[in-house]
Amino acid sequence: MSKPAKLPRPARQDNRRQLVLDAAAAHFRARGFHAVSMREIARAAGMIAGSIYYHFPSKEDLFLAVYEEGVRSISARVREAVAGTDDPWERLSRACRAHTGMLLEESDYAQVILRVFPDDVPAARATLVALRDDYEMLFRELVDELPLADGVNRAMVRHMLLGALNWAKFWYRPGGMTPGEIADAMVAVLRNPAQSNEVRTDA
Amino acid sequence: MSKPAKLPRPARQDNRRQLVLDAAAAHFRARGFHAVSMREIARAAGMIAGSIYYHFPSKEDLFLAVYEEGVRSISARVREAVAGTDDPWERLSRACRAHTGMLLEESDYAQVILRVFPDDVPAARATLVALRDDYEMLFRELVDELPLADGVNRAMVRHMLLGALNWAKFWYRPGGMTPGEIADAMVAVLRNPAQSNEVRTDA
DNA sequence: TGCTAAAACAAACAAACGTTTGGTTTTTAT
DNA sequence: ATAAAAACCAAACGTTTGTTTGTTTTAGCA
Repeated sequence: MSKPAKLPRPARQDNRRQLVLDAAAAHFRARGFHAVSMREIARAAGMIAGSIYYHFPSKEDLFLAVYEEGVRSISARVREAVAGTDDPWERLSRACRAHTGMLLEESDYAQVILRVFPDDVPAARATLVALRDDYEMLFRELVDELPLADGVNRAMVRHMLLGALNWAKFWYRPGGMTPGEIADAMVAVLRNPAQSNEVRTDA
Repeated sequence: MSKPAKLPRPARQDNRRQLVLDAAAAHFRARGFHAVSMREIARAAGMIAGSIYYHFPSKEDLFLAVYEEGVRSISARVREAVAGTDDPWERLSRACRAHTGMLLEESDYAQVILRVFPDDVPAARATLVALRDDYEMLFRELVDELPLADGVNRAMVRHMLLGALNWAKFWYRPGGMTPGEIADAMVAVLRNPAQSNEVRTDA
């Protein structure tokens, strides 16, 4: 008989892994990957730089963990938002509101996705791109469900919508339009003609 | 009488300031501000790191010079593009094609604007934001000229358009749609209704 | 209570960073 | 031809970087 395999002792309850992750998310979101040092993250978590390496093997791995949580959380939030209805436009609107809310206000983790480019983290590049692509697939499905005019390029509609929403981080200011209002406005422009000579008021 | 002010001797003709600037633009565009070192830029220009400081007092100043040239060049290109016509939609279309072409293909300098955030360069932050705002003012005027339906939020239209175009850098691939086609497609979505039940074929 | 592994600290590492200093070459105006 | 300034090189500066190593503290189970 082989010896009974030793079960690894469970993690302590006072361990600060989550604290490190939160601090990393906050810093990466605010200043990007390269501008943030391990020492800054450690200090924000009340630790010393070397201690982080007990939980994460490298700075890039730490970042990857943050990014993964970012995608996971925004993905979950959007799925939950669209669950309530079957109307295609309403589902898209809800998804956009959730998406924009997370990216502009609610989550440091999600905002990291907009702040850091995959090329900033060479070792994790492919993984980051794959994660983001996975998330965008959600919107691909939502746009595919829409009743659009024949010949409308749905990929283009998706790219336009996500681009417009993501870019809002550059002009969004707290106190002005809320993320939800911004999302609604963008969807409305997509849905309705903007050109005056094509506008018709139902008579 | 004061002595006649000495005229500063003009710059030599073989000086490599422009070479440094080009190398810096190429590197900053590809990898951002913090990931690029002065030594890399110098090597690409066939020099040594310290030599750059003869032409630029600091890394941030070098970057600022690149960014300024980026804004200047894309601004000039767009102005030249719209000069040929008075039709508001045509002017916007031409501006968008020029804008997108510069940002996706033509100019390393212009692409730096999309790659580096003002916060990455603290000492130049305010200047960078001002430069970008100045450039966007061009599009503000173009959108203001459009014959849009009453109640359409023109700032939102502008933000949506620029966001959609700028974001294209994340999915644009050479060999697919050209920058010009992308710009046309985005303007078309703005101009025409996407929703099927509002589409009318003239009978 | 005492043992063990988890989780942290303290300190150092080599490498890379932006920048400075001082000297050398090269062009240009006189 | 000469002097002066422009343009660069060579080498080092002090600091910061991500990471490693060895040691200490501490929580949880027997």
